[in-house]
Amino acid sequence: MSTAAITVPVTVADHDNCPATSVLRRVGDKWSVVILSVLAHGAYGFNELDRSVEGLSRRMLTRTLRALEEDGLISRTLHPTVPPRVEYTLTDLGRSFLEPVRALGLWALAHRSDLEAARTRDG
Amino acid sequence: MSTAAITVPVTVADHDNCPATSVLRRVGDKWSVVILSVLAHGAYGFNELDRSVEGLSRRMLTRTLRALEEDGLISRTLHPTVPPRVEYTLTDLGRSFLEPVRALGLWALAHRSDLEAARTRDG
DNA sequence: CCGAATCCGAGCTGATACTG
DNA sequence: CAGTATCAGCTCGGATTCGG
Repeated sequence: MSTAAITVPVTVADHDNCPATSVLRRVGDKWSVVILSVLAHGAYGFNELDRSVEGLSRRMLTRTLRALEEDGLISRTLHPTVPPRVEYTLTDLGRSFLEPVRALGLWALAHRSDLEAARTRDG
Repeated sequence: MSTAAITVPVTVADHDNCPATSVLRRVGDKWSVVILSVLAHGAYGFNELDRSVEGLSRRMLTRTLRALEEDGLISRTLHPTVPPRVEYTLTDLGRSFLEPVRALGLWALAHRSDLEAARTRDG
């Protein structure tokens, strides 16, 4: 294997079934990371979340909360009071998920000028 | 302010202009991470990349390569030979970008069973 | 207060065919 | 070999309206 490095075949197959793919797509989701970041501060109700994130519609809030719940990243607790109160909180899985996500955010901040420079070079 | 923790306002504004948002969306992009991962092995030509990733169309390959180039994550080199040869390689920025991305992939692998369990609980 | 249901435009995505 | 052009399906995301 002297110079194998120049002809590595690296065929990427089964992209959709890769366990990492669904995680990556959740990260790229427009509101998931924002909502998770807000919930990192504590429990929130539905409208509380709605008001906390500028530009977030109730529809997308509902959808995103459902998706995050199905992934086990947040938990939903219904308090049968009047009026009803629903609390969303991070699960342990959700908290641990925020760690690599923050690493990505820190990278973005650290290389912010590089990214802007690249965007400026060509439009 | 005795129990301020339960009413943290945490208003998230200006979501679209956050420097981290564009990075997160690139991560969530369907093919970006796959292509970057392939290029981590060395330089690739256009059709070489096309064949290396199952299910990737030429159209989306072109689009993704342009986007990655505009972000400064890869570089495109045209060799004016016959037939023409174009080489795509990672930039230093692209290589450093792969580090936090890999952290996310490792998280996905580490918590794979947790994620599957959550998906199984409710469909 | 906490959603669900519906409608609709915009953009992503792929198949196919064509160019230099 | 390395793309571009065009068309069609689908999903995303928002506005609005309705229900528990």
